[in-house]
Amino acid sequence: MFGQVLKLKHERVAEQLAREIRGGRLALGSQLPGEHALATRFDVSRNTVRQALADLIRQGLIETRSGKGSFVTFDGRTIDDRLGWSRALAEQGVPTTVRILRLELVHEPELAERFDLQSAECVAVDRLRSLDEGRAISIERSLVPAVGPLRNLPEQGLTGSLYAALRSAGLTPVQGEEWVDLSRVTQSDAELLGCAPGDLYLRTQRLSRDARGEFVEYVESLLNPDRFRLHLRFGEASE
Amino acid sequence: MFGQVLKLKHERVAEQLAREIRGGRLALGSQLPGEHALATRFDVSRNTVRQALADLIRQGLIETRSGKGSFVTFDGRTIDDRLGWSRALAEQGVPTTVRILRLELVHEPELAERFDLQSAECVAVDRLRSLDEGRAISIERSLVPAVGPLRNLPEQGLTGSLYAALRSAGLTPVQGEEWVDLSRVTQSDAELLGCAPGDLYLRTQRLSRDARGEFVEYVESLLNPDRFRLHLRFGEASE
DNA sequence: CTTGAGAACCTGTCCGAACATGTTCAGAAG
DNA sequence: CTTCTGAACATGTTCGGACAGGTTCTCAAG
Repeated sequence: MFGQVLKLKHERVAEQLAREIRGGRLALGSQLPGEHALATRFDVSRNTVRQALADLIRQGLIETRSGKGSFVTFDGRTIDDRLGWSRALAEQGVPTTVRILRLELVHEPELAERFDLQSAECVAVDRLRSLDEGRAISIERSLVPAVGPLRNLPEQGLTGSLYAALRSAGLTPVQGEEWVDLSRVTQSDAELLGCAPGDLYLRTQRLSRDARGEFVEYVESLLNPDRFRLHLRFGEASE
Repeated sequence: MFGQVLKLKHERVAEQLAREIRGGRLALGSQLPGEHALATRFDVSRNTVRQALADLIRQGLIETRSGKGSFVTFDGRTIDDRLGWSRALAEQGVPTTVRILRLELVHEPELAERFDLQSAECVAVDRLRSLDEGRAISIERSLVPAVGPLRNLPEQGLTGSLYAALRSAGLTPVQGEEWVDLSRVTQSDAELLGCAPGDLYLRTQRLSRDARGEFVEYVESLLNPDRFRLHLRFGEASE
């Protein structure tokens, strides 16, 4: 199920600090305790604390300045929907709950044509994401190939995350394309999202393939622009 | 000035190994010496070697498998072409003209603080892009470091593209971050864009750095969502 | 010949320590 | 009052060591 145990110490430390940041106990701009203090508090070495802080930096939650300290850069409002495929989607932002709107086998000849897929048989997974307080903030409609264990998703239901299901089916997204534009919310989507029809939402469309170029996922998301911000890291330092 | 010495040991190690990989002395698929061997060869600790290897992994040059070793994954092509890059695509084939709104030396201590820049002295270049029929569709505000020939931009004017000017100043963007969200157009921007104040526009903010991590450009764009769509290609096939 | 125990490699994680360098500020020197 | 200096404390880098766990091969037992 959920709540997989983090065995790695630096992951546990990072996880705990991330909770405090996202939960608002560590506000935007506030300074974290020093590395020595954190090492004492979590009963780990400073190196382990530094590794945890490096994780938080990668997630964009904090930044650290030499000689000064580490400071929260997370504004508590927006959720980074990372275009960078390498980011684990587990490190999503604010606590949210997801409701499955649809989970069924479908035929998508149009998609198969457009992206040159081997088969038009897909599993459709539509999800409505809400803040824990209840407000809906996004709709995510995924199409994944109906192969292997994924074929049984409609009967068995989706227990963990969709990405976990894809992984256990041997599908790991490592390349693809993504488009971002603005879209007006339809009448039916507006009812789900609790907004007015015609409201402007961020729309992202992403096609993912694995290392061999096989189709992994096509997902179209409608994101509340007050809650989501897209974040992309590109290139590499030569260092 | 140029050719800055890499003082950090793990950078020197990574640099040397990267040279051997890119130079072909370490071929695609071949195994690197073990971490202990590298530590002995470079006369550093294994931790330092591991830090260097982590850099190479991030650059996509190698991958390491637990219990087996590190293997070259670089296929010999130039690395500069494999940037994941998001680009605002103007409607293909629609000619646009650009008007320079501002071109001057400015002081940006806030930007320098936020992104840890060496100097707060920048050249500001604001541009208004319009369809040839006249309608304005975007505002792009750039800040580039006031170094070398760029310093003279305000007096000499911008003849070619800003990208060309950066290149001739030795600044080539190869890494960075980009954010995308929605923004309401201010009163003054609305006049420039010929839209109503408060209209929703796509806003992108991009910070670019060169291979050494030096600041190259910070650009904030306001894009008419009817005219622009963002497109990103990410990842790479394994072959 | 097949199998399995184990040696001998490898990388992964974590520790405590040392020293370098950046930042701040109180207090001495001018 | 202004300026400089140094203590105090922050992060940055590197070290050597320890142990866990994955991988491969050898070689003895069956």
